[in-house]
Amino acid sequence: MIQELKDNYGHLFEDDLLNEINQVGTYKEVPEGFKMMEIGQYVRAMPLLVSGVIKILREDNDGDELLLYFLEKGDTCAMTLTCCLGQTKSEIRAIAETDAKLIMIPIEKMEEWSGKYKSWRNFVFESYHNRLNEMLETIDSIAFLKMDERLLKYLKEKSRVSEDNIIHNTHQEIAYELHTSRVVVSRLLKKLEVLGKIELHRNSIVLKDI
Amino acid sequence: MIQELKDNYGHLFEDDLLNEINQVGTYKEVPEGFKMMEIGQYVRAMPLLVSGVIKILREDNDGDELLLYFLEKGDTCAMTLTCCLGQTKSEIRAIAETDAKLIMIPIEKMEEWSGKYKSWRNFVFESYHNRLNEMLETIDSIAFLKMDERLLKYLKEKSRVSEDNIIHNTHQEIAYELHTSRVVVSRLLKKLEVLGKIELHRNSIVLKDI
DNA sequence: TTAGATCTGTAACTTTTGTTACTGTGTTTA
DNA sequence: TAAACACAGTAACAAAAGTTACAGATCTAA
Repeated sequence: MIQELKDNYGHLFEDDLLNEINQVGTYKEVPEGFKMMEIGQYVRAMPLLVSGVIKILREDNDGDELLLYFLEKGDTCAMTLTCCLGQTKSEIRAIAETDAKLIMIPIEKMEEWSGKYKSWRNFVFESYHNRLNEMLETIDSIAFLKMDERLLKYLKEKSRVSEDNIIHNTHQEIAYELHTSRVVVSRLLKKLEVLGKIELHRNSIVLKDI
Repeated sequence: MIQELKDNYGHLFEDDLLNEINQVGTYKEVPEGFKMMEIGQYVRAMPLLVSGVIKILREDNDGDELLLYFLEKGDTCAMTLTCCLGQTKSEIRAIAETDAKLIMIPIEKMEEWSGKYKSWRNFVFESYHNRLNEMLETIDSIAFLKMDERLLKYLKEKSRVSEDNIIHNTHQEIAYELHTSRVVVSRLLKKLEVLGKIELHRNSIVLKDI
């Protein structure tokens, strides 16, 4: 484990902390689609993402979803942080967008390290800051953009995190994550294809010219 | 200052920390409508809200606004926290919704106290947690509710924080904060009046039956 | 290989939201 | 007090998004 820890967090944490993480952390691999956290669930460990992408989703009363943002290499789940500390339930769902590798930290260590290591504190603060900014970005999209712009932004973001200019999703899956209907997604995607921005295939969308 | 500090933060912080706050903090009163922070501005102090309400707004490219949430007694601005630490610009605008009293903490102390006082760390973490949850609440409203439901929720929330069942705003002002148009607000308010939920007057709205 | 299931495209329609324009009424100020 | 302004109500229309329905294409499994 130590190598992947060093590669991804070596520049952030001092050696003492890295050693502690190495001792108490447990390495974990999860496959694409794996549900890592569910709404209403209590959290017992904090994940440090080593590779892969995790998508964070919100749910409404009817069970419909909305994509909030993606976590990437070097990120942690800010929601988890205070869920651990405050013993409250998760407000969000986390699902592996790609295969992912993580280091799980027992929550007891969080409080201890926060007092002991300045670099840990800064990491946690930084992490909160990033998540707040991602939430702001999400709010901007929902509140200020029309659905066609949101869709294009979604496709670009998805392409970026997966490092693939082909989106492997059905229109229905995209509709779920944008909280709209399949017909609307199909309609707008067709428009984007006519504009030459994408190419539509069964189960996949090729991004071009963006 | 010490009395208002004790009243609002005495149960949170140990005496040593309260004394330090008392020494380095500066007391400040701001009138309703005062712009406390602007987008793009750098932040040099962290506010502890002692009384009153602060509204936090986001702006789009056209300069149109959207209300994110209210800060109340005992709250602090989570955005400020990492803006201080990371020396980044503010992403939001903060305006006094009512007359407000604050204690301003120089940012140098934040890092120092984070290492020194467990209660300070917990306060900061708690604060982040609350703000994240408020952002989630905001996202829920925008993404999942129709405008009439959002409007009603807005009126209730505004009434709650101002401790007044009369909303002293024009339709235009409400439209700005919900990021819609005056005509839409007037239309929906009229519907709510017909339903007996509110009473419309010039420059004010009386909430009843809610 | 056939029957079913899944995925996409599209038409027709409804609902919601946004826009423009105009009115009357109350408020402020020159 | 008259003129200018701010506020609210409403009609008529336009645009965006959501809904229902159906058809053809492709995939999957019995």
